[in-house]
Amino acid sequence: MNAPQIVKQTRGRSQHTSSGAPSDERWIQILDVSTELFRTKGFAGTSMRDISEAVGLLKGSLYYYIEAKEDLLFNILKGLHDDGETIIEEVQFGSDDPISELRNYVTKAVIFAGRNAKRLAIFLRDFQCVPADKRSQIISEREMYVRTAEKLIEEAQQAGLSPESRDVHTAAILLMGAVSSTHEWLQPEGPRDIAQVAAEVADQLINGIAS
Amino acid sequence: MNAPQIVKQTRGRSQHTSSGAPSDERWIQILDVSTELFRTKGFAGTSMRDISEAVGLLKGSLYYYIEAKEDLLFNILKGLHDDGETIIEEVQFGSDDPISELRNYVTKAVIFAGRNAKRLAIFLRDFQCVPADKRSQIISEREMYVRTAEKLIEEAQQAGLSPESRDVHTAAILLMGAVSSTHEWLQPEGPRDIAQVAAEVADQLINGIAS
DNA sequence: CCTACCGATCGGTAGG
DNA sequence: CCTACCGATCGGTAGG
Repeated sequence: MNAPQIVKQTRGRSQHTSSGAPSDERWIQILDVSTELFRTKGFAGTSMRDISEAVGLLKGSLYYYIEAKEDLLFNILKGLHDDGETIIEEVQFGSDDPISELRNYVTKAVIFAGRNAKRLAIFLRDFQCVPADKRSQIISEREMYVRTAEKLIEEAQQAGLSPESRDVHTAAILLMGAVSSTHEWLQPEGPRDIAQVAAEVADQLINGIAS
Repeated sequence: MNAPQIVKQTRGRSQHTSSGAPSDERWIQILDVSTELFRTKGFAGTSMRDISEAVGLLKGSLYYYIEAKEDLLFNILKGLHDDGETIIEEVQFGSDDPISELRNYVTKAVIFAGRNAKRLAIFLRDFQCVPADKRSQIISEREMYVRTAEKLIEEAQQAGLSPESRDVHTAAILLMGAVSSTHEWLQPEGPRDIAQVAAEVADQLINGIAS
């Protein structure tokens, strides 16, 4: 599978028996199957029947777990958002070596993109399918990531480690666009160690800024 | 609108009157409207009724121009492919300055991405919705672009202009991923000259490789 | 290009 | 979680 799916979301269902809610497994399975299908066929291109059959239920039974199809998408993307937030939180601003800080940040982001390739693809493709009133709970991650990069690039410029001629916003959005595009070809289970590939990627991208 | 739509595609309709086929305009309008809707709502999320109403026809009337919904997608993406092919054809291999050649290539590709942002977004999102037997006519562009970058990077390495430690394929796919991601924020009609922004983008990306 | 229509499938619900 | 069902909409067609 692809990426951890921590639960604890509202699903309008009450835990019934003792000793570990039994159908949490079902819920996780539903999310995993939905993730796989949304990635390959897109949100609009995936029917509730597609999902239910892959899970082994009847279509209507899915509504025991959700209220609407969009709930599946929301839960998948909320999980991605929550798992990714750590990366930004770990960034140290005001370091004396902002370039190293930026390199660490990019490296982590690339590894994250590789490990969460499916959910990231769904985010990039179908975020707009999340009902408008729920979108703010998945605050458009891209902007946060870009803003973080902007701050570090600014610090690098002020430290004389990056040419001030370069437009910070352009540099940052290009950088993060490159980072998120890696999900399309990174293979976390592939022959090459993902941490090593990520370091290589970060190196190339940071070189472009630091020179 | 966004990008030129040269026609001359099969559409199962015969020119009737003299002096310039009158409903070629309609056909172009249909493609333009489809491009706009496919970009914002996705191929699967756009209905034939959405398109027909935006054009000002009834749904069934669209089938005077096409045989299936997929024909619209195919024509849009075939047009993108044809328009983009020039960029690769203009690349000079075996130059004595492969880095400059790579910079020119990347600059052109970025400008193209900006000018064809809508169609590129559709390509990246819904290429897989093109019927399998027609996909080869839009030979997965990405691969051609990546291969072209690979060749130029190899030449740069052999000329001692890029460290040989760097994996060529990784460098090339990262580079082209960054290039194609620019369609999301480039504004060809915006305040800044797109050629200038493209040069800036190319500079940053090439710096990462040449260093 | 419209009229009038097709079967299939869509997301979703009531009631158990 | 199943049974049985809903109205709405889907892509597409015949015939003019």
